[in-house]
Amino acid sequence: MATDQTRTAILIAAERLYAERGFSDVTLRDIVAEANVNLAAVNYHFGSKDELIAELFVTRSIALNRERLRELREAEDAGGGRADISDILRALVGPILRGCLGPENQRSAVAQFMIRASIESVPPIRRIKTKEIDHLRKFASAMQRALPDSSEVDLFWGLHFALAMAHHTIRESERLTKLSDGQCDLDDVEDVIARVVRGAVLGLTARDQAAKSKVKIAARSP
Amino acid sequence: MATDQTRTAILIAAERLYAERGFSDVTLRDIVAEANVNLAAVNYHFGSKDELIAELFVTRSIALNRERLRELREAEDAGGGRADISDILRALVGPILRGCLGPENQRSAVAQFMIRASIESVPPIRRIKTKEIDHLRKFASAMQRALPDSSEVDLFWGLHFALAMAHHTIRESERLTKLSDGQCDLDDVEDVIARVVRGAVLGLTARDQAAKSKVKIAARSP
DNA sequence: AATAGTTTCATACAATTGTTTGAAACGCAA
DNA sequence: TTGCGTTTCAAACAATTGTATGAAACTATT
Repeated sequence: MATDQTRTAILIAAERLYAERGFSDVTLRDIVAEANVNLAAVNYHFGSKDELIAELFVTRSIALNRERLRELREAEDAGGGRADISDILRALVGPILRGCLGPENQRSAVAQFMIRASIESVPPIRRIKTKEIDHLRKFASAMQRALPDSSEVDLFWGLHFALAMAHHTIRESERLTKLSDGQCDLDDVEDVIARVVRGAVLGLTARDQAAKSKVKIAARSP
Repeated sequence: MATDQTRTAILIAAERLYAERGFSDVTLRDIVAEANVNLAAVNYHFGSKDELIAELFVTRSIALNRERLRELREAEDAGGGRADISDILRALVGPILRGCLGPENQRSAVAQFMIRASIESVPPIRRIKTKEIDHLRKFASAMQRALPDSSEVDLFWGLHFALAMAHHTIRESERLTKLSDGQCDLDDVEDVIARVVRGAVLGLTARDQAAKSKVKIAARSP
């Protein structure tokens, strides 16, 4: 048994490096240097570089999804089986945003790694990614229970846009800061979450007010 | 002059391949094979691989931004100098969505290349990317004119979220299709644009109705 | 036709990549 | 200690990468 020191050292180093530099420019030699282990250790313990990445991704996926589902259940329990739509979406985007934003020192490599994984679609991950859809479906049906009058299509779009805002905020946080001259405070994670959730919920619930507001739906065809 | 046949052949091939496979797994040899030119041609005509990518990115950036600004101006002219917020956002996200979605055969390599460039942040592009902020600022100030009562911060967030929804829709179109069992029709580009714009506009204008709706802003601190 | 400049080409180069190898070091039961 | 399975290590390997070279093929001016 022996606690597999080098194995976990490799995992930690790989996650850290992948999280901050992306998959494409982190080599095995970078990883083993960071982990202070021998080059051959990766192949010995994981078989190949791809299997290392795959194991990382699977492990972290499970952890993230578990946290999201935990928050979803919590919200549903609090509402007696039917969660508020805001709370559902908060359970969806909260964990990843909390992991990737906020003061630099308390960001988790896990969350940042997952973002990288969702951006740079490297083969070993692409192969696994199908399962994520099953996970999202659970949120879709929770949303359906929260907003029984909404059409399924609209719910899917709402779910999709919530993830869009969350991920894009993480990926482009630097640009938003620059664009706004620092006015948009990305360290206030709960405010960011609230904005994302609010944006998504509005899109889902403001149907009735659409006519009242000045929103002009594009004329489809001339 | 001689029309620089091989030069443009390389540009076209590179753009096509980068657009569909990403930067990280397209080699110079892939490009020259696709372009039917000699391997050394890239270095002869562009100096290096990075310079090829940079030239592509600069050219395409300019083209995309020009189209966006053209539509913005058009909207502003139609409104006598003050464009509707929906039209501003449509000018922002329309061109890239039209280029990347819709029936496969009519997608433009240009738009898809730009999305790749915004995803895989490869060094030569990262160096240039600062200029994009100036471009976005023009949209920010147009939005300010359209919604003079909104706070600057909210406008920046709205702009940011509009881009978020557009880009994420392009990147994850396949997943959304699967998740919704094909119910979300990503070939109906104008519908997608309308949804993105509507979502962003709601976030920007629904402030007053916020109390009325069931949106619950997260309690910041206990 | 002869020449000078440009472009193409096959080939080679040096560097980097993931992976393999076989011996050494280690842990631990007999 | 002996022996055996596991783990580590330095070194090498084969493949792939971007780039450089120098001769050949072209183009166009004289």
